[in-house]
Amino acid sequence: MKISEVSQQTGLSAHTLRYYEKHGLVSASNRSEAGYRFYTELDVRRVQFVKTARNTGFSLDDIQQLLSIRVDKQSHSCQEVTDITQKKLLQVNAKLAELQSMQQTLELLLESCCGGPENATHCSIMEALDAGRSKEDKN
Amino acid sequence: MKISEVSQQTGLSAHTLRYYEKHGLVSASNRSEAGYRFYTELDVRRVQFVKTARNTGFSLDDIQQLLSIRVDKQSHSCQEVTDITQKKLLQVNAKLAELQSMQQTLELLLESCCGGPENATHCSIMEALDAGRSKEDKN
DNA sequence: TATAAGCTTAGAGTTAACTCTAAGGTCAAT
DNA sequence: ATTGACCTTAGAGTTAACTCTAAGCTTATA
Ligand SMILES: [Zn+2]
Ligand SMILES: [Zn+2]
Ligand SMILES: [Zn+2]
Ligand SMILES: [Zn+2]
Repeated sequence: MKISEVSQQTGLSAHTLRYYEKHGLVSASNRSEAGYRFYTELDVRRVQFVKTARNTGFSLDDIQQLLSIRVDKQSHSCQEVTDITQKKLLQVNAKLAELQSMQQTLELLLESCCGGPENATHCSIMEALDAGRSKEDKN
Repeated sequence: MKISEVSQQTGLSAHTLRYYEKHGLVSASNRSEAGYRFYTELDVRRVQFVKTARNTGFSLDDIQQLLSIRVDKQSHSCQEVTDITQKKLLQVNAKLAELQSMQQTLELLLESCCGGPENATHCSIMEALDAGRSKEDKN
């Protein structure tokens, strides 16, 4: 398979596939005489793995680790896999808490403001932002 | 007030305060003969406004707009303010949905894996990522 | 054979919001 | 007068994950 076909099958751009190769994630097993990349079925499955992991929220660094487990499962434990996954979940939870706090603040702001066409001299959103009534800092 | 004092009062670094000035958000009203920035109380309140808005999730671009409303509330409507806020809320909600989906996937993955010290040949997390059982793409 | 589509590479650009560095001027205290 | 802390600027570096460009081959089609 040429790179454009892999691109079509996976939904990743050829640019991205080359980027992944440059960064050691997935490379084409073979090259044509002219230097064109040729991907095997296994290569494509590896690409799919990366894509799935990406959609699940893993960083490319995480995925590097997952891939090195994948190619030699015998030498790695379930615990290593859960460690990576757990760590990611904690990050996601942290970000989630932050966003939920923002969501709540924004909703409160919107409730407090009339949203009308008159001028903003009395606007309670502006007042709230001026009064510093936000969530805690994260310093 | 000198920049270091403003930094202490607001918790923003002097670097950040200069950065904000360079980007047109907040500048010191006065300078000493030697060129040192001197902030008035009003300047500091403007800094606080920026910080509060930042904590609420607004981008510096959003804050530019909010500030230009703030300096001339007469010429702006509550609707303009809610438009900015609403738009931000939508972004936050979108990001939230994405993260919640990741969270759920990660939790399911963790439930499915024993997490033990034996080798990963049977690992259901690896299997799931290989099978492409993730959430929808966002293309 | 000529045109177009597709491939290659190295390397630069993008985004947001900082964060830091270098080289030098200023100020208060010893 | 000499530390040392603080200030100035312009500009480079950071992060992550792409995204794009330029210049030049290759391949398929008409
Ligand atoms: Zn109103
Ligand atoms: Zn209002
Ligand atoms: Zn197991
Ligand atoms: Zn497992």
